[in-house]
Amino acid sequence: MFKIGDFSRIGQVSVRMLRHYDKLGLLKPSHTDRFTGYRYYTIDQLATLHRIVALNDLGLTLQQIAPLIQAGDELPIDQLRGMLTLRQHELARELQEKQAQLAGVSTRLALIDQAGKPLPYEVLIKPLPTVAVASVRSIVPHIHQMDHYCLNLYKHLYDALDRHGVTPRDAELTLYHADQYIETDLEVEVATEIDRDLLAEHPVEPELHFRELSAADQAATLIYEGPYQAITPAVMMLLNWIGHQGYLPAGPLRELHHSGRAHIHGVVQAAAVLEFQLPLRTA
Amino acid sequence: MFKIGDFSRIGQVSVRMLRHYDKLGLLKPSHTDRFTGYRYYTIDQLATLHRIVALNDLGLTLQQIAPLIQAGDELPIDQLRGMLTLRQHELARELQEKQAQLAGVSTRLALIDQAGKPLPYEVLIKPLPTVAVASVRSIVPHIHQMDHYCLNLYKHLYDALDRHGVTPRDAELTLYHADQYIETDLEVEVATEIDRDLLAEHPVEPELHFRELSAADQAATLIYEGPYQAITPAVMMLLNWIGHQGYLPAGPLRELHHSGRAHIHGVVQAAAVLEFQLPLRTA
DNA sequence: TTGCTCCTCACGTCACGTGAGGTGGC
DNA sequence: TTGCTCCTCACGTCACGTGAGGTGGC
Repeated sequence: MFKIGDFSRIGQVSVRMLRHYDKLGLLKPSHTDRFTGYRYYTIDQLATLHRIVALNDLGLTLQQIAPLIQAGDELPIDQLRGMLTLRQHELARELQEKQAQLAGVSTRLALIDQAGKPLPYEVLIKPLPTVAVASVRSIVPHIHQMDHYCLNLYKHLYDALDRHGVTPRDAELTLYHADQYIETDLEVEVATEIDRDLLAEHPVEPELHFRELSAADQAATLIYEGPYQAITPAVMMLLNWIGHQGYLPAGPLRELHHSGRAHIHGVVQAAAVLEFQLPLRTA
Repeated sequence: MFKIGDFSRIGQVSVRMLRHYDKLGLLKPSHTDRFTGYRYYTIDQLATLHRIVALNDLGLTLQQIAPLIQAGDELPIDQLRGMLTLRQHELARELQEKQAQLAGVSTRLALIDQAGKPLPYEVLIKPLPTVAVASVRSIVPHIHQMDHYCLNLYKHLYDALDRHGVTPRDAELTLYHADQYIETDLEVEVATEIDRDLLAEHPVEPELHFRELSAADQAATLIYEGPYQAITPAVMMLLNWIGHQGYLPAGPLRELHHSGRAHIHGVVQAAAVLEFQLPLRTA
């Protein structure tokens, strides 16, 4: 018979944990003194303790281990196999997550070293929901004309919606239909969120489309604050970042206008809060 | 100005967490109504929120993020780099740990499938402390003679210690000086723990040694319950296991006698609780 | 008035460590 | 009597989720 301190030393498990295992019913001392409450363990309980610690080291929780231990001498093989298989999948996922984090940290450090100064933007991976939008498109001959074209396109869009008696929601977004950074003949689509119900309808005007932007499991996103004229570095950084991480774009770049409508009364607002979103797939 | 619910939707962060960030001083709403307590956020706070979530996604804790955020517009680059480097090391360690767990789970599953029944033993990796021992050695011609030899060796050992006036501690252990499982010409060493102070002394009898067993960062250990005659499968399983995991032995196999002295009055005890310990190095 | 949103406070999670305050055996 | 070990109870960790119980604006 060992007192808790001795058993703790033999099994290399803290006294605190032995008491905890007792309370959870995982490992009751073979005898507890009724008057002093002292716990007494026998040496064959060492095998059980060892089993608990071994399973715990694999990352099983104590609640998972309990039924395996309490089943008696013979471990219930199917249950054990089930738990282990489950844990195997969990571990695979956890490993992936850690690896993604490590890639994120390394990319961050690399970009800081490259820039020699703190990065103004953070890239965040998140899922994108589907969005119902009304939109119009056009080809912009050169990137310098982008503002002008967008201004007209948004006017077009709002006028057309007005004629259809549709009230757009606040969320306004521009989509860049190009696989990479190009400066000429850019296809842009300007859009505004609308009620889902409208997706069933067909607008009369041929240039106006009601459509659904598809969801994405993963999109690289970045919040930009500043004038519309200076967005290029932010977009470059986003592309740079996904390259570093080994991702590839899986859809058009979206530019969300969080600070409200960008183009009012024929003038582009001076400063804005934008969110760039780029759906991703793994390379 | 956005109420907490709107800001929560825009930033894809739960209302609960926005309140938490407020309390921690990570992200105070730009205005809080004095009477209702309502929190109001402005759209430029989205960039800060985004930053918090991005850093958190890398696995930084909120306490680590706080100083980076509160430093104002410019992130303190050295501090950030420090945190990221720290996190990089942490992640490397965590990855290793998860990989070890995964290897452990996979080995377990493989061995179960191989045996077709629950495994009677658990292998546990743990560190080994140094131990001061008194010991005697011998070559055993064939494994079948092991018991007989050990019996004599222990008798030898205890008699010699007695002559030296040394009281051994309870812990008794046998060391097998062989790199792999062999059946003939085994070198065995039987030992018993002694007081550290005795290491400075030199026993008069040439066969008796006072020495220190070195510590090990990692040893594969296994608890065996049963008769001494049936230990072979347990030892085989231990060797099998370390092979599966890609470890190599880094010292003699130790057999600890937890259930007290194995050899009393010239008779080997019928049943015992043993712990096998095999120091490891990575292949 | 009815939903809806907002508020604060507080418990639960999980495997521990670390006290405080008190008792029994040498 | 003095250390030593043991006991119970309970707080703290960390980033959340999920209530309970109550209030303000349309």
